[in-house]
Amino acid sequence: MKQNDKKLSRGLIHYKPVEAVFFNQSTLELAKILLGCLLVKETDEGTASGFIVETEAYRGPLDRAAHSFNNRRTKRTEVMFAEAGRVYTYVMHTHCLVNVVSGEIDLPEAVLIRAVEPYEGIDLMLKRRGGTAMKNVTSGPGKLTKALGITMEDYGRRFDEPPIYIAPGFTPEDISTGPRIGIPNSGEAKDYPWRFWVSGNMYVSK
DNA sequence: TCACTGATACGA
DNA sequence: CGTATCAGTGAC
Repeated sequence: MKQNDKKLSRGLIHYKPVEAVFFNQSTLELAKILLGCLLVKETDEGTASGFIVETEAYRGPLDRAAHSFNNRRTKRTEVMFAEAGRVYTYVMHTHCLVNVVSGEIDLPEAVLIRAVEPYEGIDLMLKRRGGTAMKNVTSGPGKLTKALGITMEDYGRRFDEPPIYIAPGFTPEDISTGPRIGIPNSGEAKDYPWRFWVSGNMYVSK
């Protein structure tokens, strides 16, 4: 197997899913602690994974930018009302985006995974992304789902068991925070510093 | 910079 | 039915 990428060196050899209790913390804490964790997806084509380097917190009832604002409950947002650790996928235009459900049952909050640093299955990810430049393979919420093979079939699954799960990864040296992206019509909510990323990481979305 | 894509939800 | 949304791409 060719190791054609220098960013493979995180010193991580074995990994397994986190325990379910990992998800039992506030949405803002979870959004930060997820940075550096490994997001793994297993499919018939093989396993692909990447370190999470950018997240955004969405806090249902009090967040105008969230799909679940004011407890809006539809077929799409239903899983956000479930227990933390569920997979919330939805389709935006032609792209599928993936979130980690957080918060207590009936508190519809979630963490959007915006970017990952490719780790395992890089050839597979490049193939799925049509041979785009390495630095663009997973540097955006729609890009990483395509690269990892995450689809609406993952909706409602749990992030603590295959075929899709979170595993411990590396500890970021420094974390940056700032306003979220792509939510211009959300009143005050657009200014909340609920976007988190690994400082200086080249795979953070532009 | 801009337009096209075209799932889903919501309001008219 | 028209419009907006937690984008990405490719043509200018």
